[in-house]
Amino acid sequence: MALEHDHPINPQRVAATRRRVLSAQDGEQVADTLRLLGDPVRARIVSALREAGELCVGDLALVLDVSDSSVSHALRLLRTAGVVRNRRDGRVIYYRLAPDAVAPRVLDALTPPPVPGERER
Amino acid sequence: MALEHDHPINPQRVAATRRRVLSAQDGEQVADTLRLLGDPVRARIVSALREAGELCVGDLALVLDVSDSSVSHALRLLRTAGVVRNRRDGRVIYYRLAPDAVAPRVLDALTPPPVPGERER
DNA sequence: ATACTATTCGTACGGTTGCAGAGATGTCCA
DNA sequence: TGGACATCTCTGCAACCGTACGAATAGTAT
Repeated sequence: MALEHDHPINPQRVAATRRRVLSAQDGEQVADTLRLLGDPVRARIVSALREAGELCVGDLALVLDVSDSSVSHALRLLRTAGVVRNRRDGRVIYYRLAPDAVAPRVLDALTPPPVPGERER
Repeated sequence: MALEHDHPINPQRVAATRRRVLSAQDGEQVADTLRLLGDPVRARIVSALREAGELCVGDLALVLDVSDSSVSHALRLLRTAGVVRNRRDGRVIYYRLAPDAVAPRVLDALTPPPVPGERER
């Protein structure tokens, strides 16, 4: 029951990977972003804004067939995270994707490994 | 208190977007994948496997500086979702990324809009 | 028997959503 | 103009549910 052993099976691979792996801190940030988009409503809001350019809360709710409240809650999180921006036009508030909605680092974390020939070291 | 109104502010934009937006069903799938990777341990496991090629549970725990239990829990989810695969070598089980770890559709959902000139319609 | 990993169980935590009410803005009409 | 009313959106609250993680136990191979 070595639930907490301390000597690697492959020491050099561990050491090499340790240096290049996403740090705990960066891992948090990447995970935060992915978790934010890991909700059907929020993911579909991003999709809708990508297609429409900009939409107001009520129309987003109609497009997605969910409640205004749910959309509003979701938009607040997206706005706080800088994924979307808004502009007011009378009593209507239009939302659009921020230019750099998803940080490149996040996409890097999802794309396949560099080259299927080089490995450790 | 129109928390559930029924006529769009921009009917044609709503109709057009409705047709192209991520469906509720696809939205679920995309969100599932993103939520799966939206955890620091799991995101860093993917990162580590991307760098190292393959690693066993214990070494992954050392690389990430988390408990074996946590890694094992995380790997089960990743394995079930088809993100990683494993091979047994004696009593050690090595994990590696699946070829199509992250579905292209998921990446599409994150990449910026097509062209910053065309909009609706 | 030992080493490595998987599973089960319990628990604590956080997140999503609906509801109700408040804020903000525009419209209408005397 | 002023003031009521309608429309759109936001927020706080609470309930419900899922999920992550540790501990203990079981499985698998040498």
